[in-house]
Amino acid sequence: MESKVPQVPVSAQSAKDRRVRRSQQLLREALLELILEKPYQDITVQDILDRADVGRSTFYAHFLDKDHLLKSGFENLQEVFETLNLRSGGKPQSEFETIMFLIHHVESFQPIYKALMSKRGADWITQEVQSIVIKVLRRQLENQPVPGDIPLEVLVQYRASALMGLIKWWLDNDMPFSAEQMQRWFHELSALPVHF
Amino acid sequence: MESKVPQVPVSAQSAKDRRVRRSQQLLREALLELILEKPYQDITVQDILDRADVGRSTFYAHFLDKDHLLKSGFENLQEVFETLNLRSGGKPQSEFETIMFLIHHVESFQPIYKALMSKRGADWITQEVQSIVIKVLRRQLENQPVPGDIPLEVLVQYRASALMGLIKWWLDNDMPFSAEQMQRWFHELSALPVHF
Amino acid sequence: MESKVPQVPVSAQSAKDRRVRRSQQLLREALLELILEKPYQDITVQDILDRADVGRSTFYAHFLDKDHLLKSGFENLQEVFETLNLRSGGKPQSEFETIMFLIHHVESFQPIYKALMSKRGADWITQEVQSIVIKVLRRQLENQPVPGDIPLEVLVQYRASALMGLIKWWLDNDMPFSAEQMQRWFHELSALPVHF
Amino acid sequence: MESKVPQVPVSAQSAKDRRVRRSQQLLREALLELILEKPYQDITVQDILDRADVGRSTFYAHFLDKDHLLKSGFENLQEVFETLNLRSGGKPQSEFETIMFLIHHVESFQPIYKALMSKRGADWITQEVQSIVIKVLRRQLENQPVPGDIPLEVLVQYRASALMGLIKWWLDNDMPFSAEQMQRWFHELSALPVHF
DNA sequence: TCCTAAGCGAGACGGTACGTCTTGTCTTCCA
DNA sequence: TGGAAGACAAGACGTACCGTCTCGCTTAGGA
Repeated sequence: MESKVPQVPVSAQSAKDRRVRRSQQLLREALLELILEKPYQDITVQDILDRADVGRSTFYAHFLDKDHLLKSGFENLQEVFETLNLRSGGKPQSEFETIMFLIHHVESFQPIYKALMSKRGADWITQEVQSIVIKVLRRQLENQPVPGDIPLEVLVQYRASALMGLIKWWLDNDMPFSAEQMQRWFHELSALPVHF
Repeated sequence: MESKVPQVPVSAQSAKDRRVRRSQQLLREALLELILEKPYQDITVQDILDRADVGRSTFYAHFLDKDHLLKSGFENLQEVFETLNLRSGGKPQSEFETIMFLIHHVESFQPIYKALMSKRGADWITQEVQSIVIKVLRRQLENQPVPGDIPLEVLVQYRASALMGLIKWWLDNDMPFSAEQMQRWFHELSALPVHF
Repeated sequence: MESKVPQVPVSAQSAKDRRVRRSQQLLREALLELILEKPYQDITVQDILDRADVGRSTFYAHFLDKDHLLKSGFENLQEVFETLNLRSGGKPQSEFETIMFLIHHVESFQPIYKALMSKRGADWITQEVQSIVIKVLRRQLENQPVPGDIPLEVLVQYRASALMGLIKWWLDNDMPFSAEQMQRWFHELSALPVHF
Repeated sequence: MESKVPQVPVSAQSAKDRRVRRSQQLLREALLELILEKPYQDITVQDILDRADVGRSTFYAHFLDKDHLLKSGFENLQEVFETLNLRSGGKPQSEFETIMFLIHHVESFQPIYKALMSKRGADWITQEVQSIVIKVLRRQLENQPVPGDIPLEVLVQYRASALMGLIKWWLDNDMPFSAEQMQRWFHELSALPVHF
């Protein structure tokens, strides 16, 4: 993210920058490795330094703290989602397509989402992801009519929470069903009124 | 809480027990007060001790840590919910009634839920509450047919997440709508299929 | 010591007094037992309470602290020494006799002195004993001429330190020599001038 | 002490070492200052940290505890004494010279010995010093004949105790006599047989 | 080819919170 | 009613991390 819009071609980047990137990458990888081994909360900065074989000052030169390091690995996530609405030649997608995309996206990156959104991960990561999902869904839903007097935001929160809850359960239970199955059920559930 | 169903009248409880209870209560109240003032994460054990005017050893004599203290205040929450299914003369409620009850219950205890489930509170508290809601809903839903091939658990997670998400949004935004309104919308949303 | 000089005959003492004495005795015994097991410094008040099977307040009702409890067991020590000068029909003893008595006295109560003056014991106990020895010796020596211009106090400190040092070494090394032997050597050493 | 025999000149010591030394020195000085103000026992680690303006972790990085810090300031004491026997061109000194040296040495460092060996200091420090004196005297005395059947160790303990006792009294009474006077008296006392 | 500036490791440091421990006080129970 | 039981406040302890810092080493890019 720091050099998202490089003024010079990658090939012309200084060796300095390359070293910086290498350090950052080592740290990110070390953290991901460690998350697979023990709960995020229990990982200390020192653990990361030892694993990455990097000095303390280097860490703090690049990242504010552990959370920032983790977040830095997901800075392109939103970007990925942003491209959603522009796919298929700029033609806007339907709500269904958007949700379908999200479910399949999670399946594609299963290991990373599992690590980060399970109990081993950090709570705030789930919320971070959820807030991105909310943003994406809001943009989607504000372009289609909401029946009755339901405020847009209420609809957005409802859908996003339901979707995230289902996905989280899916991940926590080692994804016993296919993405297609989940998406089909989600669709069915969305039309299953509360029983009187 | 520990002796919900005392075998002896309160008046016969030993003074020792009364002192213990008083200490615990002071600590619980101090913590709740502090949560209203600053994020749960930033509250130190010392803050609580100072506020409750209680010694450090007393704290650790009764509670494992800050989390345990907070949790102790909610031990009767589940119990409250458990009584749900036995209301109305033991006759089981409908899913709708259960959800309605939950929404109204939150409204009744608005300040406490707001403090604990907002950003100021702890993430794990929201999950704690959600897991209770899940339990209650599961018990409710396993007594009614699930259409199609949707597994019960999928339905439970879907409903609980949607409900919790909506409630959380409601609290985070200072409850701009009445409980009746929220419940009505929830019902409508439950039958609003994903748009193609 | 609290009831050293009872106003009433022992037989008439109230049951209350008997209880008090019993508690005090239990505590004293518990402490002595513990000293044999671990260094005095490492013994906590709680250790003593557990061993004596006595409540905390009982301890503090009778003794100021751990040191006071230990000291209370030795309050008659000085008294014993005091009788020294009055032995043999009130005729004052010689310095030699006094020292001889001290050495034999320590031998008689070997286990207790060993426990209290060794490394396991408390430093201040050794000093306490030393200060009693100093008092006794001072009373002895002020009745006999000091050669040259040596101040009495200097002589007293010299003799007492030498004697106590020797006794402490004797105890620390499990008393490998008889009291007679030690006393003879002490006498010889007292006349062994520093080598030029 | 840590690098008593440096392979490299002091000027070449790493800055890291210099920083470490500075911290340790600050702590030692703070402790000595505090000992002059209140009893050693009453000094808390926090007191030392505040005075030295040093962090808690730094303290525990260098020293096990308060005692260890104090002891560290005396690690070169023995060394000083060790050089005794090698003075005057390697020619061994007489017992008299050794004792004379010790008395004058104490006088030279009067403030520090007063602080450490008085009631304000710790008991174990006196013993530490005494054990060093014993070692020095033992080395001295094993090179000269002991009259009669007196074991060397008995002589050593006798002399060392007498000397230390006298010195302690001297310090406790604000050194009312000169070192020369004390040394002369010690010599005279060593030949003053116990009175029959 | 040398010089210089920056990235880096190493890790000492000040600081803060923790959970443990012990002390001496204080309140209540009970015989 | 006074001795016993034990809950309590106070606060020091040693540990664990944090984020800052100072220091030399290495190294690449310009002189």
